[in-house]
Amino acid sequence: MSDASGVVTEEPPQAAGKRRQIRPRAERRQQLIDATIRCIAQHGLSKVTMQMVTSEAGLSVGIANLHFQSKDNLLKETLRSVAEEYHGGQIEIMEGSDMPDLGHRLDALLDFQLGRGVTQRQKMSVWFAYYGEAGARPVYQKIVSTVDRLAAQKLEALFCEIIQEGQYRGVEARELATGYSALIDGLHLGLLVTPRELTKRRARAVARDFLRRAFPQHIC
Amino acid sequence: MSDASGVVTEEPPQAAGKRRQIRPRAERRQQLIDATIRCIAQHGLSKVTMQMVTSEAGLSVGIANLHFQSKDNLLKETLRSVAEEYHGGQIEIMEGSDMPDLGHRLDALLDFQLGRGVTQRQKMSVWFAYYGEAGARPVYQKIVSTVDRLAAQKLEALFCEIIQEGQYRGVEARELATGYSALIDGLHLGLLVTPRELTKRRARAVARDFLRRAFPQHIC
DNA sequence: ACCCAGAATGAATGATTATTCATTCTGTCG
DNA sequence: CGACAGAATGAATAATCATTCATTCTGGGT
Repeated sequence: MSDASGVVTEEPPQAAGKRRQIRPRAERRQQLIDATIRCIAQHGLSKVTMQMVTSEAGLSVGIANLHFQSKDNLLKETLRSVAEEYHGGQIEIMEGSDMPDLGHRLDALLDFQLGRGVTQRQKMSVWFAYYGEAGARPVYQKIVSTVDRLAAQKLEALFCEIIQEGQYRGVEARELATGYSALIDGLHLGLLVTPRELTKRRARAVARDFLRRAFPQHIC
Repeated sequence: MSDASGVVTEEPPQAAGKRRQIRPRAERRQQLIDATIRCIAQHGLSKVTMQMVTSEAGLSVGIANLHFQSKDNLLKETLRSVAEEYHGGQIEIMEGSDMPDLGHRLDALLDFQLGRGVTQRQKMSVWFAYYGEAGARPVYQKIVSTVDRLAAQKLEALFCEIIQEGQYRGVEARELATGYSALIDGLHLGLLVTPRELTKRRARAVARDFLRRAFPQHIC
């Protein structure tokens, strides 16, 4: 069968152009990490296989071990990537020398933390997949707590500034920062697990409420 | 070694005494669920095997399939058990007709949510292991959201009562309940992943702070 | 035009695992 | 006491997966 048409181009039906391409190491690594993120979001961390990841990336099975040595390492690097992206984004906003108004900076932070679209949801999935394993895997704990600590410090510093500026009494920056971080994490969880009950809009309102109660002059 | 004393009673300390015992179905199921919880907490959901669970329970491999049909089902039932225990406990306190003082009821709730010892930590581990997979597994979402919804309603009702009693202005029970639940979840995460940075004592202080800001007359 | 370092491939391998089921054992009831 | 229902066992099975590595192919350098 087939070959009915005399001429055969070189594009076999399926995954189309199969021409082998050679790309720099860094690019392949990122490509594999991205595929891993999509796989975890779609199938769950415990169901991810190397086959799955490499075919999602449109590459051959062997390549993951070529660039990451082992599955464990690929997963570890994927977590590191997600963690650094998330916390890096936050930190940039919090430092934000381009945004002198502290209230606006808070707003921007909140938007970053609870905004975005589908991509964000994927990242969230990954984030919590690792949290789930973190209790049993010190490596994950270490990666997360390293970036976490830095973000927490920046947040505390930002809250300190705000407290000074607003002359707020009876609030402690450190405690408030812990609470706010926990609140955001909890809202992410809610968005992930019970999207029916908690919309992104409502999550934002809840977080804003928290900030308003603490810093009434800075949040409208 | 051993057998130094001539007589052998029938309860060798460890898993030694291999006498086969027949027990009712319900008991075996609970025994396996308990073992599963311990395994997940210790090794992580993605590393749990049937061998591991059954040997942790001190039983033979085949028995898990005998009572739960499949590994998937065992995991599902384990989640259901943890979810029901956690939410059941909360609900009992919130309804607590034995505790007329609403402030005290809040305190009791907080103690339940952030109290307890090692056992609690194990349950937390399990809880979040499932959250991590929930994004990819509708079955888990369903189990969690079912119990979650009920607890959320009770919490909202409790907050409503408190708002009435305290004549609080500018607070909405529903939004506050969402925020409080998220906060507690987030604190649990912090306790699990960054135990160095967040102690149970501080977590309690943070949660209490949240409540105090909302209901100043009810929380000292 | 040709070469070759090393990137990419994927069939083969060996290890791990869920599940089955023939067999063994237990406690109960007649 | 004997026999039996069905609970429990664990060796065997079949399936899945991570990892290896001999081979193929690419693209830049000469």
